[in-house]
Amino acid sequence: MSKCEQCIVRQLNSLKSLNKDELIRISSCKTSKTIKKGEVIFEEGDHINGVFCISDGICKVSKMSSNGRDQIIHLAKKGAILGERSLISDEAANLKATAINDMEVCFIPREEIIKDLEKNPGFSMNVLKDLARSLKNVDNVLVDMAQKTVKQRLAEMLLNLEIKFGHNSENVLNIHLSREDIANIIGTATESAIRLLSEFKKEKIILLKGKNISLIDTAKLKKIAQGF
Amino acid sequence: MSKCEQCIVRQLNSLKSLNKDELIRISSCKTSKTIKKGEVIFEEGDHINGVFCISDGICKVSKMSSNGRDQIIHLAKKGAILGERSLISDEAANLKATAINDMEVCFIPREEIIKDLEKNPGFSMNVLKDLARSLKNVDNVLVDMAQKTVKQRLAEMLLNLEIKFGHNSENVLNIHLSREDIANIIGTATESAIRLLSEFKKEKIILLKGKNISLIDTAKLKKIAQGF
DNA sequence: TGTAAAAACTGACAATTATCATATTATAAA
DNA sequence: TTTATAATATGATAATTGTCAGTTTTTACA
Repeated sequence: MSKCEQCIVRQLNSLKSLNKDELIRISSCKTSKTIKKGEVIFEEGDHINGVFCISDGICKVSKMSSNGRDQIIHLAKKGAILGERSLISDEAANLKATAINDMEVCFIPREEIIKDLEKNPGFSMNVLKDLARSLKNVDNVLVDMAQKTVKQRLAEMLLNLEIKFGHNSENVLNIHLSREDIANIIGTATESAIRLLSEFKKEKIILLKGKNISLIDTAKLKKIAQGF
Repeated sequence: MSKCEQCIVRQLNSLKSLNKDELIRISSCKTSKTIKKGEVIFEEGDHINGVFCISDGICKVSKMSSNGRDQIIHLAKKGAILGERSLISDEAANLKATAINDMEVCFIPREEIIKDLEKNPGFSMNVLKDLARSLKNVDNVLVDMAQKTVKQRLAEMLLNLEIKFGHNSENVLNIHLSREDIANIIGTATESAIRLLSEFKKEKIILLKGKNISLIDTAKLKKIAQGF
């Protein structure tokens, strides 16, 4: 099993502020696992008792609404840490995490993280910053969800996917989402999402080939996202 | 000016974990001010350089959407701290805070809070818990906003107002919101909010007298909120 | 107290979005 | 490959919500 001290992934998150001794201690008690596409990492209500550090792959973090539909709150990629909030509140998970493609994650038990939070102010400051960043982000998503039309939100989401995941040499976004996932990100019915994607395609704003999406006219997308 | 050491409000928030010396230091550099109903405490983009501790009154915390409508993210009452997120991220405010009735707030400069965050692990743990609580809350609001109808959201909001602000001896909610504010909380047009409130009134679920709202049939409201 | 301005309300209609039904295409398993 | 299954797509329609226009009521203040 690879060692935390040598893992470059931790440079991407709050673990980067841990010193060598702390990393060695964490390394000795962490567990790595492979998660297949579609598998659930944790569910709402689970007592996860630790955090997951994503070393590879992408997962969706979602919550079931009382009317039975799943809302995707965000997408987590390599370097992201899952379960931080539950760990701090010492509560069961409020969200569900599901792999969108094959993943590699490390699990670090709760006590180890708590130790470092208490002893290493730099680390707890970084965790604070992580939460602050998440909070700002959800606030912004909330405003869009409340005030923008489905079409605006779809345009916005496509632009965000481009920023977060980029595209390959053929301009295809480096993330493959089902139409249902797309609908669950922007908070609409699957049919509506499909219809709007087709509309964007017809207007040559994007290119669609199965789950491959290419943004052609990002300027137009930006305009749509802002309501023009 | 009253002293932090003797202030009972701090028992309601993360400042409760500060010791006497820390409180005396903060007390000596804090400033208190009265804010009139309708006045803005800070705006999006302001460099607030500190946090506000609400000792009395209620304010709305909102963000302007790119289509020009204000979305209220949450309501803050006595004991709440404003500006924590911006302080931690060391960024300009992402949100705007506006008094919805006359308020008393104390302002504590950034450096003082930072000092305590670095030195007092109990305090930084409490701030972490504050942010974690906020994060969980917005996540839940986001799901409702994305998946529920306006009617469901209105019912939900009324129940939340009851929980957070309670009611007086005549069963009138202890918070007075304009119809526009109500609309901006649930993310709809003012007219739609008014129409649904009238509908609830006609069905004897609530009582309306100007800005006075009384919940009559909370069981029914709960059913509506869950989509029945 | 009177009056102007703002807030609350109502109606009519248009636009958006959801739902249901069904067809087509892609994917995975035998 | 063949076939079953799931995912995607499209049409028709209903329900929800927004917009605009105008009225009534309330509030603030001279």
